[in-house]
Amino acid sequence: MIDIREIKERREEIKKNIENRFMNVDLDRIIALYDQRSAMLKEIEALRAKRNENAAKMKGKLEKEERDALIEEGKKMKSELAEKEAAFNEVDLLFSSLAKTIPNYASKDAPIGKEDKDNLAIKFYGEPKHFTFKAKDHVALGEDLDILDFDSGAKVAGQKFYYIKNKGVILQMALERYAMDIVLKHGFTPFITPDIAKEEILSGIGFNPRGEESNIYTIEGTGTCLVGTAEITLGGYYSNMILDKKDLPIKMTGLSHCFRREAGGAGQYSKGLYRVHQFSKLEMFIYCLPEESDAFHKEILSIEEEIFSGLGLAYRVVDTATGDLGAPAYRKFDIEAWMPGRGEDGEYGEVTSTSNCTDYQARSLNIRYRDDDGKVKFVHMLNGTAVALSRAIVAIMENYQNEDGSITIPPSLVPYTGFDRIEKLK
RNA sequence: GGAGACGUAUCGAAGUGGUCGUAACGAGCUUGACUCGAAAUCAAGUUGUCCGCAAGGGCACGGGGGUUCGAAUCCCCCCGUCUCCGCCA
Repeated sequence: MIDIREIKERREEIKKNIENRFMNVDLDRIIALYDQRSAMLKEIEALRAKRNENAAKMKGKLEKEERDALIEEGKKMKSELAEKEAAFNEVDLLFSSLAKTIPNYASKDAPIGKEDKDNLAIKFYGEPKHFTFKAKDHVALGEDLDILDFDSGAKVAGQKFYYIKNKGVILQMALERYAMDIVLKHGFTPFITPDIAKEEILSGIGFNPRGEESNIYTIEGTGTCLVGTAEITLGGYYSNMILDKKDLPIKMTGLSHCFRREAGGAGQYSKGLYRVHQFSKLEMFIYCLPEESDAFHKEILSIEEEIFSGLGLAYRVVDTATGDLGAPAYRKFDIEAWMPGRGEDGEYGEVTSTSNCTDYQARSLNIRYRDDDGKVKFVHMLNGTAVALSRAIVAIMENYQNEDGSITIPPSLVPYTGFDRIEKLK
């Protein structure tokens, strides 16, 4: 969440930001609740001070009458306090639930716009691949080569689940290790994280585990959820801690399964592996000083580019429009790789995403560091995809397909796969 | 999953209803003294947070409730750690 103490001084700025993000948050109501809450809290604290004073008078030996009078006085304050606290709790609960919905300040450099069409392409790399023959999409290729099996996935687990088979399995493992090696070279500490996290961690990161539109699977009766990304488990790692300034930046990379409900996500653009309920992903995560976060955001993006250019894929980099930013994000860059099987004659499809969430998540998760002046301050937190295996496989299969339906393995992956081609069995 | 023990500051740990949350004691860390320097010794300082210009006050002893004029301390629920048993890759 944002710093709630700034809610009045930065009122106009916050309003403008909500507007730019095309969100529906009633700031005036939140501010009214804030004032109400403050006034009530002040009253309660004054009353508590009186109660403590009263109790302190009873520490020593006292005449019975004197003591009885004090106890009587205490009883009165107790019931008054209970009443006021109950009223306060009600207001406080409403206030904090609404306050959490205020989005992070967006970067001044983020393009203003309503939806993904307004995202700004800031870089193009490589030549989009076109074939002399009619290109297939990864679904057709995968079924012909017997490396992807969507029908069995649907039968056993349901729609949008899949099996990876044969050399497809080795391809995924190779990609995973290829990306890991690049990320490690940049000084990240590797993790394999839980695939489950508590709801409080989810919401601290900015995911809403409840409700119709939630993309999260909750595990009934446990207070936990299946994670949609290792951003959640890496970001929760230091929750409620004060970090040593000398330990920053902390650079982590985590491999996890990712589960997403994707309710309503259907159609041509969500076909096959592109949008699924379960996939694996290697995620990068950085905790750093506030003044460093812009630079680290660019570093994450450049590592992502290193991974995808290394695979010989054409891509573009997109600067996400304010209306398409998640609430915690201050700025977000996506890499969209060229996918020849997408649309009529190939299109770009998102393969990575990196967000600078500044101190927004750190406030909710209470992650701080001690600065040189002795004060504790909130860290900045950034996340970025190293490789989402399923989508990278889509891009590789479609770009490296041959006319006979076989797939050439990108040269940089061959040391990891141990083969340079996937062709029909038999 | 069952039974028991435990959860207090950076760590160990005392406290079992008011004098104990700038929390005994021990260690660590920081600063200073002593020293040629270090060790040892001595001294001082070492939780976070909220309201407030300040003075001052509120809150927090794993988390949440409750009892009480007053809770680290008594009761209930939850979480975590350890030990034993069960189960198991």
